[in-house]
Amino acid sequence: MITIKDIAKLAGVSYSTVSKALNGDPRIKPATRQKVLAVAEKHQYRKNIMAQQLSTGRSNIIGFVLDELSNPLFSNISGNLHAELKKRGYQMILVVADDGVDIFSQLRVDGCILWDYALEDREAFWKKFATLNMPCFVLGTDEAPNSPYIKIDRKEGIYKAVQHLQSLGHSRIGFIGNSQNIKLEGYREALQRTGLGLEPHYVLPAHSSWEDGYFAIRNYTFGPESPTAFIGLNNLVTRGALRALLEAGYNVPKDISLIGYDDLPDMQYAEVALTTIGPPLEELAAQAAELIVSLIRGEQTEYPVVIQPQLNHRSSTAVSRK
Amino acid sequence: MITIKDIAKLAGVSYSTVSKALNGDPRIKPATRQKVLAVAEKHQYRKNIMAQQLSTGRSNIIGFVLDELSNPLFSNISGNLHAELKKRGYQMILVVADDGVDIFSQLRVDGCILWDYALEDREAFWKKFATLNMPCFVLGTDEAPNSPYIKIDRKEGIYKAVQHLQSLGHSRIGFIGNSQNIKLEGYREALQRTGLGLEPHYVLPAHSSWEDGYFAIRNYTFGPESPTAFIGLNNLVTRGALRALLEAGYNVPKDISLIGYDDLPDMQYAEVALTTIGPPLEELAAQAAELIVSLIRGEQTEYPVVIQPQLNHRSSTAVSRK
DNA sequence: CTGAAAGCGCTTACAG
DNA sequence: CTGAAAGCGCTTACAG
Repeated sequence: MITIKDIAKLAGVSYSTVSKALNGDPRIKPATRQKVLAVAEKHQYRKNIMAQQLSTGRSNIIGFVLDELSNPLFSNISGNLHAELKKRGYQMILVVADDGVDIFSQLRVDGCILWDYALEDREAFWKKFATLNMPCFVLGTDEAPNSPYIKIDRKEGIYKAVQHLQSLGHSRIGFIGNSQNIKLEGYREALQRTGLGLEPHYVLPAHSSWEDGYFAIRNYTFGPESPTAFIGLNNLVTRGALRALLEAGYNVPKDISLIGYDDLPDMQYAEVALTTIGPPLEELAAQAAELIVSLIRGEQTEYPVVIQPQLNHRSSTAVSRK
Repeated sequence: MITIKDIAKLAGVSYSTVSKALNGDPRIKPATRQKVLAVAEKHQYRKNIMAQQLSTGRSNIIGFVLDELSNPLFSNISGNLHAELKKRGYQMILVVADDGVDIFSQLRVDGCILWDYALEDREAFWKKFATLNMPCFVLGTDEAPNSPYIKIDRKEGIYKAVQHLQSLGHSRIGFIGNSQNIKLEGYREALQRTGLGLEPHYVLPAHSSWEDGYFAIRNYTFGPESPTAFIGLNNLVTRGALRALLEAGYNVPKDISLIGYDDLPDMQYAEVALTTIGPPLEELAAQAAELIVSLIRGEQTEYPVVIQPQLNHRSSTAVSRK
């Protein structure tokens, strides 16, 4: 690999001059800089970021950590975040899963953003997180022990969904998915706030995948007291549930209304374009980029930053039959 | 951040001893090592990989570059690759898009794998690639100028798909998607090899997204001479096409058979479980991990490594009506 | 306007 | 068995 010293020799200057020229130090005479730049260009010199970061502590790289890529939500957020960071002069590298905290405690990037992934052991996570001696925050968590974070107000989101269904005349509203406590709590609170009743069988068990949603409906026994509308835990669960409903012969939305959580492009391409509730994803990414950059700059930041989910009305919700 | 020197001071030894102890150098007395390890553990010492790589040239990190995350194919490959690399003692970091070559010419990871993404300018890519002074290769390309690569034999894959359809009695076989020359060529060659006819209108234009596939069918005028079977360019295009076919009132596979390219989990959850052709994704990842590790070790490697796509028979293909 | 020198946090021959 | 020293490729006060 060609280094700054090679360039120095070739350009006939000292290597500290090369460094300055390369970094646009105004003290270097334009002619000298031109020469250095020309030589560097000609030999395809590339700065060694590792060395730069060792020397200055800056790499202009931000790490993003998530636990899985299989949900389109994450690809979407990654893509948006990447674009937003680029605008601000940073490159983004992505790391999957629990390595995340580990790798970035060793690979000293300028800052890192962690998606609030499902954890068996939150305690352990926050402990590790605390040792991450760099600007960082958790994206999408509901709270964080004395550190900045971005909160998605999922409860309020679910409430909006319930409200929407109520306004359409639904009084028996079910929820598909029991793997995220916050959403479940949001659902329960929303029913209370709207004065709607909650029966135990309104909550169908489902974890997070398409199949989970599909089988949640398949395994559910419909009766006269069953919900006339459902809210799905996430995009995948919702689409699985939709498929099962259609296969069972229900018309969505005439027989049953359905709202999905997280507004991803594929929600509108479902068999029935899905009404969704979810955080505006571009805004989420922009806020995340903004926050991490502020933290890196050492600016005072107010936290949590709260993102409000929005209702996107499409074709899977309609006036209740009865 | 706590460094090796801090540990040295706390443990009462020199910092070179700390380094050796941490790296399991057998020359260090067990008692000394224990002490050092204990202090390091207590203070949550984390090695600075940047410094290590500068000194030794090794980071145990491998970069993976792709151009988009929006196709589930890439999440799948990333996930598998991550797992395979982990088995071999490496961490993986992911980078999106054209930055890829750039970032890794500056961030000196031990090696990098580049997905063969769609490029306007292949020339420029290979030129940049050549300056990437580290073990690296392109995954899924059809050829590479004097460098190792992994080829997916897409033409042979398409041939298998055509053969399968022919064996079901289809003689008019269409192709949805015109954005990947190799697949299109594979399609044409397959029709020749099987002695089937090709009409210009058998190829429906579509780029790569769900919508592309959907509108390809929507905009197509069916007639008595239309194909009785289609092969879709990729998973998204195929699913979009399937939706459009169903909406148009066709029964898949009774009226029209459909084969999709790339065997991803969601293909079987389509409205009709899709017969697919595609590379075995776990094998692909395993081979990729194996190759990059060999290259890093400087072992002699045979290339290209060729992956053969496989046909996965499900419910979207059936005997032709006529 | 340019250069010599110290330093970032490690590793590793080389002495002892 | 341990330590002092040089070096990896940069940057940056400090001299000149």
